[in-house]
Amino acid sequence: LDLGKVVDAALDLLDRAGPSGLSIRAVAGQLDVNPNAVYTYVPDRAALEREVTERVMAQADLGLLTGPPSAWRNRLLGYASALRTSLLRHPGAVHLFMTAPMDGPTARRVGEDLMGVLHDAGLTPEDATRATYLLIVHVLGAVALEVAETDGRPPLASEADRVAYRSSALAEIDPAYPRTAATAHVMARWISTDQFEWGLDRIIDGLSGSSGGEQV
Amino acid sequence: LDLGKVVDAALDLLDRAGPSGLSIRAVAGQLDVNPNAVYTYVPDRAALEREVTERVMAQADLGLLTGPPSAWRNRLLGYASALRTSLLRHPGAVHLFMTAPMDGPTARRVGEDLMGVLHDAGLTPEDATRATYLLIVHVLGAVALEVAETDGRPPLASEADRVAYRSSALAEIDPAYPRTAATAHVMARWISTDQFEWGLDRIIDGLSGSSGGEQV
DNA sequence: ACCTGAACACCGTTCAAGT
DNA sequence: ACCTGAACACCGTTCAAGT
Repeated sequence: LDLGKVVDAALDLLDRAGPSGLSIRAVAGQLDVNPNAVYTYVPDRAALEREVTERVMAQADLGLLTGPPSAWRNRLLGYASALRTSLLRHPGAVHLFMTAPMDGPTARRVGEDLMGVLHDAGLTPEDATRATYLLIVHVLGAVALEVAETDGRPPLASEADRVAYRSSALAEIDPAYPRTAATAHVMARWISTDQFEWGLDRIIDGLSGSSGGEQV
Repeated sequence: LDLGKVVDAALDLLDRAGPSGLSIRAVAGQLDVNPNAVYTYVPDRAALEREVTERVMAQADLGLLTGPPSAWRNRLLGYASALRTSLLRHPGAVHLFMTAPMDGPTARRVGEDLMGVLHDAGLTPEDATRATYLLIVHVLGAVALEVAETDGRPPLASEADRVAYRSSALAEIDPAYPRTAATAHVMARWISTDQFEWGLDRIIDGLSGSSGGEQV
């Protein structure tokens, strides 16, 4: 019994029962041990949650961030999409990212490597640092809002099914919201991969336009 | 005793004790009533949380979104900043926005009016709809991550104090992260108003550049 | 319709005691 | 160092009963 197995159990519970599946007592039960035995490996529940976020974040391939400077845009898009995919594989764990500050080694490495890509894009160190956080906010924010509309248990319903569900919910809209009614089919896709990538593209456009980075 | 008073009590508890202060039983206690009496006004805890998000979102002045078409950029910045400020006044309630899908009347009105501003900016209806969500993701994501580093009880420590705290936490960094070490003073400001507005500016740049909107 | 009273199946965390 | 056993002060939710 060690910290690794405690985190294994925690993530397993989240994957089987969704966000509410994680509790100190459930982890203890899974490990056939008394509830307070968990406190040998983790000071409190918040620390366990931080360990889970580290584990999930580490599942996105950091190698996608390295490559030729000219391909900086694809490196950014590739990693951001990979991180989103990793998060969507553990939807029950996603809300933990918005609750626990990310200060672990994986978060540090992601930040460091993102800054490297943005340096290759021609940004100043200060702009690269700010842009790094802007991108993190977009990925985590978009995935959190996407998952909030599910039960948080993997595998999630297909994107097409979730879009269709949103469509039906948006079907009859008060005429007091004419623009909403007219573009309900676009709003239905707010949780889609193409909305995610469209947003990422707009952000990257904004970054390269403002700092003399090359336009690709 | 009505739904309004139940939501009052819920928000009051969040403001006095932070995110963990909200429970059905605590609300009942505050109203001097048995726990199950709350279920007369709300089907379950999740519904109560949605009511709280509606209440908080309604505190940002929607009038900031209306104005002359030429001032579309300032209308966007003004409202986004006002919404952030409203959220920061109730930090204990912020995580509820990442957990409960926003489908209430206030969220609808915000979406509708945001689309109007983006129409004035020259975006197509489809782009305006997508841009609306991109902006919402940024505001909610940035505020959620900002609040995650506090105890969630208002009033929050001053921004300067919170930046200083982050600075000290980032003071000595492993040389394996050279870019992080070199720009720690910028990372310390990730939770600041100027980072928030910088990100918003980059997003708006990306929006106006991609769709023939006028550059301001 | 709206409340009380009581119960069920849970929580996180702490303390004292064992090995 | 790492576990057990027992307890404390909580949870959300449901059911039956009162008015």
